[in-house]
Amino acid sequence: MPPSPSAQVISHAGNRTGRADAESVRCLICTVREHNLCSSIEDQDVGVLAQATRQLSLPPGTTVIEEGTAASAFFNVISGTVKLFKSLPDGRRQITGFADAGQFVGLSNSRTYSFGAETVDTVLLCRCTHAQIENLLAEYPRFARNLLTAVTHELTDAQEQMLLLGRKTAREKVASFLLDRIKQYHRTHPHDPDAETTASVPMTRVDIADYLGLTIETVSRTISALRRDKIISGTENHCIRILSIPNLQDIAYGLKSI
Amino acid sequence: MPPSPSAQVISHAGNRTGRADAESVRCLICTVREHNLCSSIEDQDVGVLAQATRQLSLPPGTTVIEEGTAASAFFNVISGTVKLFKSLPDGRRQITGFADAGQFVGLSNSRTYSFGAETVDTVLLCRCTHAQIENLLAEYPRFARNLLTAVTHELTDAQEQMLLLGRKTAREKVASFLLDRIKQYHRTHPHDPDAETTASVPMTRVDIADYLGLTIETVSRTISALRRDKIISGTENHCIRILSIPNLQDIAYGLKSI
DNA sequence: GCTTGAAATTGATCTAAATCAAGGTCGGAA
DNA sequence: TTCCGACCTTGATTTAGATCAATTTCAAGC
Repeated sequence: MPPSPSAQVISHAGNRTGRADAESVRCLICTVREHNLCSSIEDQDVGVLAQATRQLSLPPGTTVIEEGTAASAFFNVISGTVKLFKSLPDGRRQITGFADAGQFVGLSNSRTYSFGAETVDTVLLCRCTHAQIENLLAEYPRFARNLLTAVTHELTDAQEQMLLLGRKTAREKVASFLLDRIKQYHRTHPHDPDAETTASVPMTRVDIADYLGLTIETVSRTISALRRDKIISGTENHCIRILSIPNLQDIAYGLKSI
Repeated sequence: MPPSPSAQVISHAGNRTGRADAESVRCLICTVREHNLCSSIEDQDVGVLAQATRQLSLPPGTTVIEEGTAASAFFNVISGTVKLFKSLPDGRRQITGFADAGQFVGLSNSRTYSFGAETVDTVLLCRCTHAQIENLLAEYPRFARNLLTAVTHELTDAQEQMLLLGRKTAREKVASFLLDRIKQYHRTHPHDPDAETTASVPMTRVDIADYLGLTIETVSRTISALRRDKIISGTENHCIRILSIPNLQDIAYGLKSI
């Protein structure tokens, strides 16, 4: 028997007459609500969400979070891709992940963000303050439970990426990256008949290199080699077609040396 | 106003006469309770914890979790060190972290563990089934909140390790590792006057190499070089003395080329 | 259609770390 | 005490990927 949402939050949603209802629609028609944390909150309480969040549209290359600044907000990605990264004083950079539609960005333990975040393409975000997240956590046990599941999933992905960074060859790294991008395309375009063989790669070679722990030259050469080997084709429009997924999988897990 | 613990769980604790009290003492006198997730549960409810967990002592090199097997348990490390790792089909291995006293092991989203875990030295563990964790999560909002904080912290560490694996040189990797081990020693030996300059390294060179994405030869050579440069001394007893923490920090963050 | 600058590709060369190859050290068992 | 095996260290050589250095492609603006 979970506690019912506090009167405080509900009345807060009702305070601004008219506003709450108009805003609620935004959440009710949200294209990613079913696939992200917001699904923890029932339709009837969606006004709370709409009140707690603000939508913003950002052009490519916009800083969402500056590394080391005060941690105050949390973001849900509605559409587009955001890159998360950490840097060394001399400018070397490691991209720790890409957040696509339905994923979140900005959870932090310490008072400052230990990472940066920047848009890759045009991105629609839902912004929420940490204080509001704390309210949702306290009032909706399902929200807390789903956030825990989501963070645990991120941790699992991070462990897989550590295996990639520490132990895979350049060819294995690129193959693994393409498989991830196919999975992502499939998630965001479930009805596309080509979803099985399409990888969306909106990021530049610099970003891919910083994600895989390589240089842009090595990424470029490796993609060229995969094309030469007839495992992939066409890189136009930031879209790569996969000719043989089994081959790509074998390469990604070190089962094939060619 | 958090919900009070359910009668079900409390009565369960009281069911086995005598047992609950004797077991409760184990949790009340636990050396790490104040520093781990169990601190989420008040003294008066500690019987629930004692009933939910079983202690076990394991010799060095024991498998705690086998990669790919059914995920059913969760462990708190009471003393000693556990290594977590992922492997490739051909045997290449990446250690994704070391869990020392006060840390936990075994959270999983999927039905199987996506990683393995093995003791480094003699380890005392507290075992708890996932079902029991779910009970604690549902009944104690503070437990859920603290677990979220702990997993978020793990994620932050994982991101730092990705920066290390993808972008640091061998010398920077080893320096970063030693700094982490100093921090760990300080946490577990707060009253040792030498805690500031001592790093406990119970793991072998193979484990260090698999953690840093290097080979054992490179780890060995790099540690020798740091000793030659008078930045560290003495490797006897799996214990390394740091002669200059500022130098080590400069190396770890790429501020010093020597 | 042209200009321009950023992004990507390709080639030549270099180097940090891997690999190959001995020895050395140390703690426990006989 | 010495024997053994696991672990560690050090040296010589190789190599995957980095670095350096040109082109080439491509999309945006005129």
